[in-house]
Order: sequence, then C-alpha cells, then structure tokens
Amino acid sequence: MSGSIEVQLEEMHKRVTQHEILGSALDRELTEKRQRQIVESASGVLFEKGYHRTSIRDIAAACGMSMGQLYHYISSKDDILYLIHVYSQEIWYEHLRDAGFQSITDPVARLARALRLSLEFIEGHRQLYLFLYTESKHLEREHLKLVLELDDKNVVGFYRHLLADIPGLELDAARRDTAANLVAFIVVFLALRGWNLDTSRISAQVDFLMEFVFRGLGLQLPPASER
Amino acid sequence: MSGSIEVQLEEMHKRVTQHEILGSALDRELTEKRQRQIVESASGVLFEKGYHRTSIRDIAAACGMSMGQLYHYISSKDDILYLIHVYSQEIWYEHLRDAGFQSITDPVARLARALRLSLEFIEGHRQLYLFLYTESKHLEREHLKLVLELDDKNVVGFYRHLLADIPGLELDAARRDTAANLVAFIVVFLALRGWNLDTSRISAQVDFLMEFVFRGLGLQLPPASER
Amino acid sequence: MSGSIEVQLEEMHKRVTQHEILGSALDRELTEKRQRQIVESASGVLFEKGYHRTSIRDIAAACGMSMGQLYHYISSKDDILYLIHVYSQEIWYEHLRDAGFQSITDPVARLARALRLSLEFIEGHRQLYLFLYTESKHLEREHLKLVLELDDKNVVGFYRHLLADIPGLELDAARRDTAANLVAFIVVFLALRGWNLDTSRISAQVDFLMEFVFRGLGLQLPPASER
Amino acid sequence: MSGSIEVQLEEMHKRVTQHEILGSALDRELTEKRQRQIVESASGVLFEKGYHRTSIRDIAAACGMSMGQLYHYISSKDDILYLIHVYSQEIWYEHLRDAGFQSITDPVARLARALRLSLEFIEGHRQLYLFLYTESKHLEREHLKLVLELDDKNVVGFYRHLLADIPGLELDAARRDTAANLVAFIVVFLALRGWNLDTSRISAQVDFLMEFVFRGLGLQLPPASER
DNA sequence: GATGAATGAGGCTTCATTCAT
DNA sequence: AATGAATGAAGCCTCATTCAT
Repeated sequence: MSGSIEVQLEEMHKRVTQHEILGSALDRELTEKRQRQIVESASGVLFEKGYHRTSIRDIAAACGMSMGQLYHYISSKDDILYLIHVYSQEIWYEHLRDAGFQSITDPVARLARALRLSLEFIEGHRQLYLFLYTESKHLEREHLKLVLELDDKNVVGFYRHLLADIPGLELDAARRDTAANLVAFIVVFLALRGWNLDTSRISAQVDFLMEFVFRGLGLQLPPASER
Repeated sequence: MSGSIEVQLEEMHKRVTQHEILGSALDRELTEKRQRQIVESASGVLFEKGYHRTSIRDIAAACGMSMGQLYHYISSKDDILYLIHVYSQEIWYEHLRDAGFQSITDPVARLARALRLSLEFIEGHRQLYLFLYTESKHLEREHLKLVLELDDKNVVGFYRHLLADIPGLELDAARRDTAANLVAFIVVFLALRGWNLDTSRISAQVDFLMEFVFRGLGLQLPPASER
Repeated sequence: MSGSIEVQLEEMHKRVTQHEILGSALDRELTEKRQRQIVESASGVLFEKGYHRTSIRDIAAACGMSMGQLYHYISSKDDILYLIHVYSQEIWYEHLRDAGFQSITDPVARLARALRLSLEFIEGHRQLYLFLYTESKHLEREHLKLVLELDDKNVVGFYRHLLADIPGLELDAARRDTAANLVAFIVVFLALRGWNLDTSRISAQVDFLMEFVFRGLGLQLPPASER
Repeated sequence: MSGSIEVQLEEMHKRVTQHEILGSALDRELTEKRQRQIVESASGVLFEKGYHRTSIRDIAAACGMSMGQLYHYISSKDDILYLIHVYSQEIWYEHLRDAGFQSITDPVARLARALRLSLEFIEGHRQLYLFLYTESKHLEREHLKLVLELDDKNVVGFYRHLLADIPGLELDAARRDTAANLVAFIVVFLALRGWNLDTSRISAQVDFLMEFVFRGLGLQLPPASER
C-alpha cells in the first residue's frame, strides 16, 4: 500500500487535466505551461490583497500579460482560484517526492516523515495555505466540488492510508477518517494561526506538533534520526 | 484565577464600546441593542453568500431596515464584519457562563469542560465559525488588529490560563502558548472541516477530539461524568 | 364580443406589471414612470444604431441618467428591449382607443377602421416597428416567450376576434388564425419594406393595402366615409 | 420578357464578383467556392446564435478553418453577412430554375408557379429568411446599399415583371411597384411569423396565401394542376 | 503559406455610500 | 428623523483583427 500516493497523484493529474479550463487557446501544452506561470505570478498579489480585492487587471499586470492574453488560458477569474488549489496539491506532492519520502518503508517512520515534511512545507508556504483555507469558500460550485474531492482523495486519503498501515493502531474506519482529517487540519496550523505564534521557534513548534499528534494517536514518536 | 475570563470579557466590552462610531451619550445603549439585532439578522445572508457577495442592500433587507437606518448604527460595511467577530466571542462566553462553567474548580475538569463546551458550541455554530475564519482576512487593518488582539487575549488567553493551572503539566511558557493556540484551533476543527466529516457521529467526534487533545498534552481525560 | 380588446389590454397591463423587472427601486409607481421615460428617451439611439450597437452608456446618456440610476429601473439591457415591445402594444392600443374605435358597431366597418388605424399608426412609427421585428429575436428566452404570448393574445387575438365577428366570412378556425396572423403581418408592411417604397404616396398605399386585404379575404371594402 | 430573371441573376453575379476582396486572377474561382463553403458551414451557428453573438472564432470552427485561412476569403465579419444575403438570392434563383420555372409561358400560371415555388422554398429555409430580415440592418452601409439594390432589382424586380406581364391587371406603375413589394413580403410570411402558426398545416397555408394574393390582386387562381 | 496567440478598447453590471426630500 | 434614489468608479469578460513565427 505504500506506493498509493503516487497512484493517487497520477489520478489527480488526470482529473485536473480532464477538466476543461481552456479559454480560447488550443495548444494544450502551452496552456498548461502558461497556467502554471499565471498561478505563480498571480500568487503574490492574491495572497496579499485577497481574492476579491484583487482585480483581473492586477492579475494580468502581475503576470506581465494583457487581459486578453490572460483569458486565453483561463476562462474566468474563478479558474485562477481553482488552479491555485490544484497547484498547491501538486507542489506538496513534489515536495514529498523530492524528499525521498517513498523510499521509507516502516509505517510509523513513514507517518512521522510525512508529518514533518508537510509541516515544514506548509510553514514555508504560509501565505498559500492561509489563502487556500480563506478563499476556497468562494470557489464556484463546480470547482468547489472538484477541489473538495481532490482534497479528500489526495490529501486526507494520503493520511488515511498512512494510518491504516500502522500496526496496532486501534482505530475503526470511522475514527480513522476523523483522524486523517484532523491530521490534515493540524498540519496547517502554523499557517492559519501563524499571526499569533512566535516565528522564531518554528522548528520547536514543528517538534511540538509532531509529539502532540503522535501522543494524541497513542503512538510513540520515532527517534529524531528516523523522522 | 478562575474568574479571569469574566474580567477579560468585561474589558472586551469596554474596548468594543470605546470604538463605537456614535458618541451621543444616551444612544449608546440603543445602539448596542440595534447592533446585536443587525448582526443576528444579517448572519443568515452573510453566511450563505459570503461577505463580498452580500450587499448592504441585502443586509438592510435582512434586518428589515432602510439603508439610512442601518447607517445610523454602523459606519461602514466593515463594521458589520467586525461586530460579528465581537459577537462570536460574546455568545461563546455566554454559553460557557450559562453552562455553569465557572463553578468548576478542579483544573483538569475545567479544561475538559471548557473543551467540550467549546467543541459543542462551535459545532452548533459551524457557519458562524466558518465565516469567521474565512472572512476575517477582509477586515480593515484597524478592525483586524482589534479582532486579533481580542482573540489572543480572550480566546487563546482563556486556554493559556487553563493550561497554566494544571499541575504537573510540564510546558514552558513558549510551549504553553503554542498549545493554547493549538487548542483554540482544534476546537474549530468540526466547523472548518465539517464538509468532509460524517455529521451523524458528532458526539463520537467530540469525544475523539477530547481524547486526542488530552493524550496529546500528556493528560488523562477525566471520567465522562466530570467533563 | 366588441369589448374584448379592452379586456385583453387590461390583462396585458396586469401581466406586464406582474412581471418583475425592478432593479433596486422599490416605488412601483415611480419605477413605471421612469421605465416609460427610459423607453421613450432610449428609442432614438436604439432605432438608429440597433440594439447591439447601442451601449448601455449610450442609453443612459440619452435618458439623461447615470448608469447606476438606469439600473435602478431595469435589471438588464434586455429589459429595455422587452419594455419597448410592451410599450409598442400599449401605444397602439391607446391610438385605437383615442380614435374612438370602440364606438363602431358594424363588424365590417370595425375591421376596416382597425386596419386603417393600424396601418397609419405603424406607418407613423416605422422605426419602432422595424426595430421590433428586427430585434425581437435577441430577447432573452423568458422575455421572448412573454412577448410572443402578448403578441398572440393581444395583437393577433384582436384581429382574430374581428374576423370572427364578420358575418358570411367562411373561414374555419385554422384559416382564421392564419388570416389574423397575415393581417398582423401586412399591417407592418410599410414599416418593414419602407426603404423600397415611394414615401410620397403613403395614403395611396394605405388604400391599396386595405383594398388588397379586403379583396384577399373575399370582403367588400366599405365606402371611404365608413372606414 | 420571360427570360429576364436569368439576365438579372447574371448581372447579380457580376456585381457580387466585382466587389470581391481578392483580386488575383486565378484565385477568383477558388475564392468563390470557398466563400460558398463558408456561408454554408457558418449558417448553422449564425442562425442559432444570431450575428452579433457569433464570434469569428465560432465561424472559423464551424468552417473547419483557422482564423487566418478564413480571413483569406473574407476581409471582415460583415462580409459574411453580405455573402449570406447574396447566397440567399442565388439559391432561390437556383430553386426556381431547377423546378423548370422558365419553361412556363402563360403569365398567370407563371405568377402562380413563382408564388408557390417561393413560398415553399422560403418555408424550407425559414431560419435563413428569419436571419436575413433580422440581421440585414446590421450590414455596413456599403454592403447594405448593395443588398437593397440587389433585392429591389432581382427579387422585387422579378415580381414586378411578372405582374407587368399579366393581361388585364389594371395597375399603374406605382401600384405595381407596391404590389411587387407586397408579394415579396407575403412570400416571407411563413418564415417570419412561423412561431405563431400551426406547422402541421404548411401546405394548406401555402394554398391559403396563394388564394389570398390572387384574390387580393383581383386575379383568378389557375386550377391546381397549373400552378 | 498558414497558424492562432496577442491586443486592448469597450461591453454590461454592481454597489458602498451620500443626501435631497 | 427617516427614506431610498442617485452616483460613477470599478468590476469581469469578449472579440474582430493583426502579425510574428
């Protein structure tokens, strides 16, 4: 079961790709490239001003594009919000992959590593995650549904699998689901409540959170060398 | 130390009142009454459509007021957002008070009860808390600052005090602060991730969360009769 | 049956009034007054430039209103198109009424008078009728449906009743319906093909059309004094 | 005089061709072929969405062409509108010709046959004729002038000639012109008011219209076998 | 030659706030 | 005092046409 995250992410990519966002541009490859550029360029303004206060003109300017060009690669402002959500899952996945996560075999070590990598990653992308939680509610119905599905499948699903693999963890399916959601939620703690936390102690806070989660689940945290 | 929350709330009221738009002496009381009415009437539309998509017209209509009248009690749309934040802390406080929270003396039992009352209260006001987390970012700087201060002082501060009172809890001030923030965060879990949770099992989930938090803090949950 | 047109028009007014167009203005009476002003002021530009080429800004300017004000009395550009259609039926009705049409009792004389009054009226409102036929296709589905219903009920219905009253006119219901539609169509001939007609001979053309229609129906045109 | 329509159509072709955008000698033929293809392919979208709501992109897609290719055969969107008008006259002419119209010699039978062929043809191309009447107003001045001239020359002119040929029809030139215009107008009745007519009785309606026109002109309709 | 990405003005509509009545 | 009509800037989005590749 340890390879499942790759499979999930594969599927995610497929689903994202299947969903038509295209404005009028026809070249699929160029479109995807530009969409990523748009997300990366637009993030700055969006995170700072918020979705509603950022105009399409602001975004176009931030992307160095004309408004018309922008609309060749998206078909509505809402698409950008959606793309950011997808993007966030992609880069999170890439982070795990690049950190060699999948080479770990021990289930508990896997959980520990996943937790630490996620905590650190999200801490490094505070604004992004704050934005995601803050603005997801404004997605249009169709996009919202997709995003929530992706989140349940890829993010929560990821933790669900990790928890299921751990021997001796006495959680029925229902509790395991709640636990997976809770982990996905706690992992985002530093981003959502960062304004009220001492930013000079990040690594201590990461440790604290890992201990908290492991103890909360009734598990023993592996020695530091193995997380 | 057990009375501190009341003191804090007193102060909160003062601060809120100080910031009021209208100054005329006798109107103060009426204004506050009307403001609460406004918040309570406007909540419906606001929670459903979101802050930006709800117009002042919508709000006036929901309140059964003319726009002119509405503007007698607020000075800008942002005021409403602010008032909702204050309101949320007030009714949370009232809930704790009405549940006889302050009569509990054992520190661990106090924490347990505070947790359960908060979890249940927030679960019963999901839309409100989702709104708070979703829209607080749109508060204007001055209001935002106030709200964050109130939250740190009254909400996080409340949990900070509870944790400080618990004997044998080995947390230095820094960790205690993180822990208090974390508790304030977890307490909101059911509202923020409710879309992905089995709503038929709320009370089981409340139990699960309480166990999780207590274990996470290295504490033993009191027997059910004493929570 | 001779009073039926009044009844029909009464109903038309009711239906029009029932149909919500209101922007944000609440005063029904003022709204209706302003809507008529809008129609009358906007006609000029609209007839000249056509619906699509006339911008909302053009219309607001022609009405001496700000764009915002305009939208207090309508809720979309399409509403204006709709209002013009309703307006056209109203003023046509008023023209017939003011010309004392309903005092005529002889069925054949009634038909002749209706025909002449309509021909003359439409000839005097060429641009309006050209506009109606040209742009009705661009009405949004809901409005289009309403307009077509009104036309069938009030305009075609009017001719249907006139034809039904005429003794010795051997038309089954189906043919009578076609005939009524045809009359409603021919009556508009001068407006729709006016560009190709000698405008100096209008009254001769009206006579020609009346003779044509009466002969076409197998009727004898009453002496000029009774038309 | 019976051959005159062919002559007129010849001339029409010439005029249309003269106005072509491209000059290069050999391309002429290809251009005309492509233009007809464009008109035929684009009709679907255009009739359904209307001229203004159909974008050049839509048209290119409907034609299976790139936008660049499309612009090799037209020089503006307005050209397409113009080409459709010309096309409509061409296929109408072809319909008459293919039905062996020119072999009829009796003037009254000619008129009857012309009427029936036109009524049937237009009924079979309702959308096209609705489009022509609806959108002709949007032609640019130069094209509009041409189209109106063509219509007066070829369509109205055709009926004018037919009427002129009929012995014993007491119409001065002015009335004859009005009558020709009226015939050209009535012939389009089924297309323009089709929405309000019983579509299951088309042939009965064609008969009714023919009787109506003949009676209206004071003529006797030839027996069915000779129409 | 052929493509389709790029332009950017201009389209319709909304809305917080004010102020004449 | 109370109303709600009025403002007008700013919002999102479209599209005929061009032109670098």
